[in-house]
Amino acid sequence: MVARMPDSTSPRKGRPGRPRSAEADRAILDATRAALVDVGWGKLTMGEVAARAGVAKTTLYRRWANKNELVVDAVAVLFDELELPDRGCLKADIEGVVLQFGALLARPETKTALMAVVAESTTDDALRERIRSAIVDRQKRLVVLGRERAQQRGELPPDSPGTEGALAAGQAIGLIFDVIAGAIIHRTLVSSEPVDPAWAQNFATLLLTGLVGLG
Amino acid sequence: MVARMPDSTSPRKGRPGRPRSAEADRAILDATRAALVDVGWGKLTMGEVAARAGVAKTTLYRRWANKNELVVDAVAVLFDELELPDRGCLKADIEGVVLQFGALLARPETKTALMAVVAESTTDDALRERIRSAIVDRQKRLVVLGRERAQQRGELPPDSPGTEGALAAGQAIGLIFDVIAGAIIHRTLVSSEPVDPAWAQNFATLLLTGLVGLG
DNA sequence: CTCTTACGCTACGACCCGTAGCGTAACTGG
DNA sequence: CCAGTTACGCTACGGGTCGTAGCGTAAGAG
Repeated sequence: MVARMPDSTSPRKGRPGRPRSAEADRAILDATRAALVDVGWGKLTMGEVAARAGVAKTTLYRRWANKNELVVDAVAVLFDELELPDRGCLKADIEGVVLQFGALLARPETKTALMAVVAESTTDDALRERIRSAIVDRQKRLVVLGRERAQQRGELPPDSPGTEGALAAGQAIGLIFDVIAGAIIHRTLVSSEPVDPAWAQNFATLLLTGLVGLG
Repeated sequence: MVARMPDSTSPRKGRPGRPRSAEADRAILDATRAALVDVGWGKLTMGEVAARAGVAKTTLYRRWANKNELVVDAVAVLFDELELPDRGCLKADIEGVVLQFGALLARPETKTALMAVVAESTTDDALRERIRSAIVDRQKRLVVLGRERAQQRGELPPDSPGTEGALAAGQAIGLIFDVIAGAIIHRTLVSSEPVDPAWAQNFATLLLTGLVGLG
């Protein structure tokens, strides 16, 4: 395998020759998302993306080695829309981010692409790293921020490195992230039911008070 | 589209003609799982499955319309291994089933196939129904059983249809199932970290006592 | 024994993949 | 202004997979 462009985001400034077309980049990623909505992952072809983007097929292969990496980049930017506005208390913060994430996953291009590349990543280490750095790790910031806010409000105990039975902060963040993201993904994609305000409220209650609090 | 065999499980008894070979059925499903381990979902081809199973490619298409449905059936049986032995208390029951589900998802044929068919199901209603009936709904029994046991032990309040703010039993079961299955799937496939006893214990603690209990 | 269905095999057109080669376009440094 | 370098669009290609059709044969039902 010849060394290929690792990613399309590096500007490669100061280099001689004709520069990459930023418009082509954008057109390709837009076309990828649009095609995902129409035909889904399985029938998505590089040729069709190129045609939609008004670009030669070879131009795609100069930037991405295969369909997987292209789709990861096409979808990753959508996740940066997520925010965590301060709604006053931990429960409201949780409900807010759950609804945002739910709305993002409700979009057809997101749901069909995310699970597909995750599936491919189980037999492709490079792809798994790309997903982790481009999507997952970037969104853990929401958990970190929400946790810090709750600790400042006194809703959660502060980090206690020496306490018996306490969890290291990093482990706790990873656990919480898996629970929140996993539950939303599972409800949306597997159970195929909506993440609406009522569900978000029930989920936040469960997360805060545990199973007993569900009533 | 000509009417095709809806599934391969119906024995179609009392029908004239040569019956379907049960050995072929088994050989195909085994070959599918084996091939998934070796080449993953993306490079899995009907031709290779047929060759591994010692069967003509046309025989596959007489039973399954496409790769998706074949893989759903090949993987579905694995989920029936899950059990819920009575370990005395709710926390231990949760940890037990979490570890079982984690071990199941750690198997390469499971992880690579489950997410792939879920991804395809976002643009294929029939496939989504097949997944729901063959996999998801069958496993909700574990949540129902564990909940009933905990209620009999007095660890959880009984179903209270009229109580203010209480959740209907069906909604609670769906919520709990999404949280448990989603968290395990997310940790295994997205975070790609193991579901080991320590994690299972932390997760069970979170589920029982809520975020505050994490310390 | 006949009817019906399943099986293995071969062949096929259609489609997509990923790459090579070409002429042209765009930008850099002397 | 002029090489040098890189990107682009286009065409063409071998290789692989898809899903189907057609055939002769195998195996139960009545």
